[in-house]
Amino acid sequence: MTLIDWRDSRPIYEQITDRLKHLILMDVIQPGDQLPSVRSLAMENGTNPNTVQKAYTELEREGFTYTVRGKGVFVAENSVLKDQKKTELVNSMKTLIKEGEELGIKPEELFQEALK
Amino acid sequence: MTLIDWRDSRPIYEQITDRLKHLILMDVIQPGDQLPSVRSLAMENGTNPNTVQKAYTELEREGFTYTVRGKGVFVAENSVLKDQKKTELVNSMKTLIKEGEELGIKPEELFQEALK
DNA sequence: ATACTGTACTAGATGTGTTAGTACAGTAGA
DNA sequence: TCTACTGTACTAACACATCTAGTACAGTAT
Repeated sequence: MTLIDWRDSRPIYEQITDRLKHLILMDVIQPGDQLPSVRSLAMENGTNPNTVQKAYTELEREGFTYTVRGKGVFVAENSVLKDQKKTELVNSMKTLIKEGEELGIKPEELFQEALK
Repeated sequence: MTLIDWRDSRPIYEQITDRLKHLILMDVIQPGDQLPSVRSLAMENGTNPNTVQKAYTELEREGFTYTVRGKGVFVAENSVLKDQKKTELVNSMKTLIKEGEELGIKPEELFQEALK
């Protein structure tokens, strides 16, 4: 499971978090599935276990996963998460629309352009 | 001209750049207008001239301003910049739409939600 | 007992952002 | 010409976040 793009300037732990979130929201990794151990994922990606740990901690904090000590990290039920994600997308789009309007671009025009 | 929000975790030079870009694109500061000197703007915002300088350099690099040595920094013609900005907005929206589709949300649905 | 899991902590290297200080070149006005 | 502004170009130092490295401990499964 390759999760790091070394040309990407963002922090490694952030990249790992984002990629895993994405995989979870798209059901590539499903509820109940176990994530790779911090050590194996670190080894596989040529990084440090602590960095992976930081990503896992963040995932749990946001409700994407839950931990069972001594066993591993597992994917949580994610229907609620999908609603959260949808809300985020809507808010992002609201911001875009607002910025466009400030430049005199109609929302509908922006949307149609984006569909091309 | 207050340009810094100290509660914002982003770099100061980036905040200054963004705010000025915004003011220029919205014609609050118009083509030909002179920007405050790096020293006065730094003084006014309680930061260092070098930090303002970094912001100004970035603005010029992106075509928002031009410099006359010994006189100051001036706002460039910005019709082209507005087209650039529009393209950016469209691309951002394309990304949003794609993300939504991956979660099974139709573009039209996302757009309508954002208009509310 | 052994080999896995996660967790916690310290220490150090590195890069970015920022401040501070100094210096120089061009412009404008008294 | 003198003075006070402009931008520009450096260096040095500090704070902070990120990341690496190493060690240690607790729980689980075989």
